[in-house]
Amino acid sequence: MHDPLTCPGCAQPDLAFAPHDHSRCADDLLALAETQLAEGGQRLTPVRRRTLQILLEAHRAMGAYDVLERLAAEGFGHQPPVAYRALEFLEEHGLAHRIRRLNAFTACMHPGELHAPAFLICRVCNVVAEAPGVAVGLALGQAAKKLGFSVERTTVEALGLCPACALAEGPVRGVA
Amino acid sequence: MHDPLTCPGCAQPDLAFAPHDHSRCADDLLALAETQLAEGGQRLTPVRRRTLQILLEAHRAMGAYDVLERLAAEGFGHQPPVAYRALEFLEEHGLAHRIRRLNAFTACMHPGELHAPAFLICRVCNVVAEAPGVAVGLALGQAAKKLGFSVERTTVEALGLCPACALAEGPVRGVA
DNA sequence: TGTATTGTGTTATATCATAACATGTCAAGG
DNA sequence: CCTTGACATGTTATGATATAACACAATACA
Repeated sequence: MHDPLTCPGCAQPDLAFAPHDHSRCADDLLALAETQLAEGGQRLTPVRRRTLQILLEAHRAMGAYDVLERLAAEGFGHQPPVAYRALEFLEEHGLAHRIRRLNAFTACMHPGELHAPAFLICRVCNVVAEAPGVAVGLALGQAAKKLGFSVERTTVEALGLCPACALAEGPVRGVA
Repeated sequence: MHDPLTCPGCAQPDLAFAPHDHSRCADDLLALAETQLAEGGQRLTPVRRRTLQILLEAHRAMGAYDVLERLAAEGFGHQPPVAYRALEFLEEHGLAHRIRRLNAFTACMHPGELHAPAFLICRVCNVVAEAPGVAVGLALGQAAKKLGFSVERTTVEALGLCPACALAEGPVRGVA
């Protein structure tokens, strides 16, 4: 068990914002990533592996420079491209996502599954949850089709209040 | 009439990517903005007005620094906050949108209407069209609700190929 | 007219991202 | 084995985007 505020977006949507044990998430997903890449003839090199691990362990969105700092502290390169390249590689292969509203990156919680990721970002605690976005992706694809536009990648992000912060903030109406 | 590549996103979705006369778009929308703000007790000051006009005239997504350059050339301030403040004001009041994938801003093509904007961005010509995003917004809201998350603002962007570029690129299979 | 609020402009700096190039690693073919 | 080519890593340097903090001006309104 752990602090729900620092652990959003685990594979089970129902638990995304709820407290749960995710000690296994990182290990499982790392192994899965390795398998998946190997099948595609891609290499999960040390920097890439460690970068993914960092994202998985942090279990929240991290800026490229935050990741870089950790990489550097562990003997990898100290310059931005080191982090950006690893993060971009992970993103291209569906192992991580970029959260544009936060200029940040987060590990993908269910790689391999074909998915149009949709993110829920709490404006108070900054926690990011990956919501099932199939319906959203479909709706977007249809709207695009009507205009003759063919969709290749999507960015779907919602800013709002997570359950925990809604509880903490909502009742503060009459501060009295 | 004008070049469709430089004129996406007009109010009529069907024409978003098609050639059409939009000389009136800017004037109409500017007037509409003024009315709307006045009703809300907000002021469309010179910088803000000119900023909106610039976006409307450009009729494409512009970076804050591009807008700033134009503002500066016309006697307004020369520093980034000048542009960012105006752009943020417009965004807050639904008169402009931020395109996160491009780090750019674009005028809203149908302000006032309650809408969860969805943008279609052509990866070749960078044209941005504002697609009707109600269905998308609904789908997103529902997915969020299941997780107890309340949505306040959304970012929905699709990267892909616009009709014109699809034509130009698709057939280039056998370059021969 | 005085006073509070909002808006504009400035300086300075923070934050995010990429171009260009040198070096290193590794596997496949000679 | 050793060359060669592709890919990966690391560096320097710079570019691009964005905001904090403060001074002053305009406006609204008591």
